Formats: sequence, structure tokens, C-alpha cells
Amino acid sequence: MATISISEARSHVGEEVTLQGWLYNKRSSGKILFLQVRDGSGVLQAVVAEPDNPNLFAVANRLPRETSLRVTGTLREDRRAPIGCEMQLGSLEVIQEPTEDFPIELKEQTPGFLMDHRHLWIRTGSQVPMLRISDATFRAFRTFFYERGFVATEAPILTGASVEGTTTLFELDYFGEKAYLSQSGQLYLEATAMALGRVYWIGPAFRAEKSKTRKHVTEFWIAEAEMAFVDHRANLALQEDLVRHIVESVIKERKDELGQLKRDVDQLLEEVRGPFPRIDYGDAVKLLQEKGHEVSFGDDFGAPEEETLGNHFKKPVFIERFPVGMKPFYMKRDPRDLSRALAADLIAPEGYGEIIGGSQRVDTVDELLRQLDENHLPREPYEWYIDLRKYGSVPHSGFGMGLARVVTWICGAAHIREVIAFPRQINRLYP
RNA sequence: UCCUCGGUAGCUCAAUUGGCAGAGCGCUCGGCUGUUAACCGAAUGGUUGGAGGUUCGAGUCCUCCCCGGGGAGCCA
Repeated sequence: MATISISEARSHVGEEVTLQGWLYNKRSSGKILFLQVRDGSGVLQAVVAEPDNPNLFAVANRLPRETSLRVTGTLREDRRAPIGCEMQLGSLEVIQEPTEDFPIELKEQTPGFLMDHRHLWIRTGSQVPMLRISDATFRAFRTFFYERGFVATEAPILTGASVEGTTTLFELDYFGEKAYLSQSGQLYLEATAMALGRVYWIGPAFRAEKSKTRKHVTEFWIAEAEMAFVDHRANLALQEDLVRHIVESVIKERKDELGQLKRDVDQLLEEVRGPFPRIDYGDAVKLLQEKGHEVSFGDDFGAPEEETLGNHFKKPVFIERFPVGMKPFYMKRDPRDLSRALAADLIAPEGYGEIIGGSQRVDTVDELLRQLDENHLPREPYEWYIDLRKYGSVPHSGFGMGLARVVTWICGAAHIREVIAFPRQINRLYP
């Protein structure tokens, strides 16, 4: 007899199978008992009636939620079941019966309580589909680059210098020296791109910003790519292809999970259909002013501005060519207007905020030294980075994508903390 | 760091002008042969975040502190 996962149940209708999982919930009506069994791949209902098997009924009837168990029975089609089939329970083996009541209820609970029990919360409700969609998103990113001949590479997490001097970093002691947790692998990817041509990686990034919003965590996984011989416009084209690829493949692979989340998949598909608008920073400022926002040229856009832009275009939108003062030292200036950087942010629709930041990089020593000076950054920790411009420098571009932000958007989740298994927030380091 | 709203049963929330601390859910028990966060009935469950103050009397008013939610700035 086959041991299968619940996601495979549909194709085993009519067979006797064994499932291993946990008791998610239990309902009864008189002499019929319904066990909701979950195994991580889905939830399936096992049914037992008392007259058919009084002993089995009695055992099953007193099991508490989250009992780990093995159930064996015959699968049969049933239109009333959410997944189209259910199990006629034949036998049941308890692996462990919980020693205490499971604290997560299948009712509304407050975020604070749920976050305190994050290790248990992830077993319930929409958390499982969201984590599975997160998996699909990570994989779609890697597949996209693998299929295009990019080389997966690495960047260190422990660093001696910051990527952007302005952002707050987590500082730690490194054998008596100051070290920082990486906030981006970009500078190192620029080096590996000069070795390997076109590279990508997914790794953790840390920001010691005291942000407390639905879009922010202090630790998140960043997906970055860096390409030699690629300019600003080609960079944007690749980002657009990437985002479309991710959304389309996640929808294809995780249709059931998106359905469980009641995500409007048609809207999501429509959002990535056709070219993404590319709007000059200056035009974006004008558009926002017309829509009543109090922004002036040189201001960064906040969450309300990003939401307005997303609602206006109903698609991911590139804001490009920012004033150089707003952007970090490594971005190349637009040769046609040296006050602007060859950079773009990609703003997700529906108010999910910035999902990509990218640019063409400075590729000459003089330019790099000047921009380090203008940003009041010391040259010494960047000597190796400056070296990259000394030995056969080429035009190159890259970008970084916040994977959890993309997952939040795809899921239609209310908060980024829901799509990360153990999110690190300003006031949460446990569990 | 700032703004804002909160903290009452295991959970989610009520509590009139300052006047007996309550309900739903969960757990337990009972009922129901198709339940979908089942439903119906019963029982259980309290240091009202902490310290101090005002008052005959404080969950409620005052002061300070702690914790949480939402947002801003900054960013992906």
C-alpha cells in the first residue's frame, strides 16, 4: 500500500493509501467524525462513522489538534471536499499526542500573539500556502538566470565596509576589528561579474533601520544580478522579463495555493502583461504633484507616493534617472545629463512598494573616486572595488530585488512578516 | 526617533457618569449520521500590563514606566 502526500491524493482516488501528518481540525455530526489531516502539501478530510468501526471512532474522537498521526484508508471522490476527494478512514496510528492544547486557534488572533507563536502559526491557515509560494518565487528567480547562462556566485555576509555609507548597519566584533552584516552583495557581484561575465545570487541582507511598516524587516533575502557589457536600458529589459517570468511561473505552479489565499490571479496576470511603464523621475514628480502630493524635485517617494504611482499605472512601473544626490556613489551618471543617475526603481502595483532597485555602475576610476568623495566616503575600504576599474573595466549594470516584497505582492499578503518563516523585526528576535 | 491606537479569562473582545468583572471562541462533559473556523446545551476559567496617586469606592481619572498594533522617515 502506498504512502502518499495529500497533494497527490487526487490521482489515487479509489485506492487504499496511507498519509502521514497532523490533525489540523476535527468536526463531528452525531455518529460521523471528520478529521482534517494536514501534511504540509495540503489538507485532506478523513471520515469515520461509529457504527462502521466503534473502536476506531472512539480513538479518533478524543485526539486533540496537532496530534501527529498516520492514517490509512480508501480515497474517494467527493465534490463537497475542497480538494475534490476524501478518505474513508480504515485505521489510524498515533505518533504523538500533544501534551498541551495547541495555542493557535482557527479564529482571528492578533498579530502580536501570532508572532510570539510564529513557530506554530506557520502550520495554520494561509501561512502554509504563502511559504510554498515563497519557495516557488525563489526557484523562479534562480531558474530564470540559470536558463540564461548566468553563473550563481556568492557574496560575503560579514563585511568590513558598507555598500552604502548612509544606511544603518549591524555592527559586530570580528576578532577585535569592526565588521558589519552585509546589506547587499552588489559590490562583490560586480567583481565576480568581471570574472564570470553574468552572475546572480540570493542571500541574506541586513538593515538596522528602525522601520516599522508592512514592507520592512531587518533581515531579508535579496536576489541580485550583475552583468558585464550591459547598459541601463538592457538592465531594465532584463528586470522586466524577470518579474514577468516569476509571476507567470508562480501562478502556473502554485494555482491551488493562490486560490486558498483568494488572490485575484487574473488581476496579477494582467499586471505583468505587456510592457512595464518607464517614467522619468522628473515626470513622476509632476504626475504626483498633479495628483495632489506635496513632493518637489529631489524628494524621495514615500509609501503614499508609491501607492499612487502603482494605482495610476496598474502595472509595475520603472522610475528612472534619479537626481544623483538621492542615489549611492556607485551609480553611473547619465552622459546626457550629469545631474541624473542611470538608475531605476521598480514599483509594484497595489501599494506593495519598491521591489527592485538597480543601475548601471560607474566604470572609470576617476568617476568612482569623485563620487566617493562627493558622498564623503573614505577610499581605503573601497580599494579593491576601485581596482575593478583599473584592469579592463567595462560598462556593467545590475540590480537587487527584495524577494519577500515580491512574494507579498504575489500573495496579496497584508504584511511582509507573513511570507517569511521567521521574520526579524525591530522589536522581534524571538522565536 | 517621531506620530497614533491599544493592553480586562488560554484567545478575540464588552463593561453606561467613577458604583456587583461579562460574552463569544478554545479546553472538558453531554447531544446530533455529511460537518466545512460545524451546530445546540452545560460546566470551567480573573493579581483588569507594572509602580505610585486622587477618591467612601478605580478596569474606568492623574503621573511615570513596560509591552504590543498601525503609520512616518529610511530602504528592497
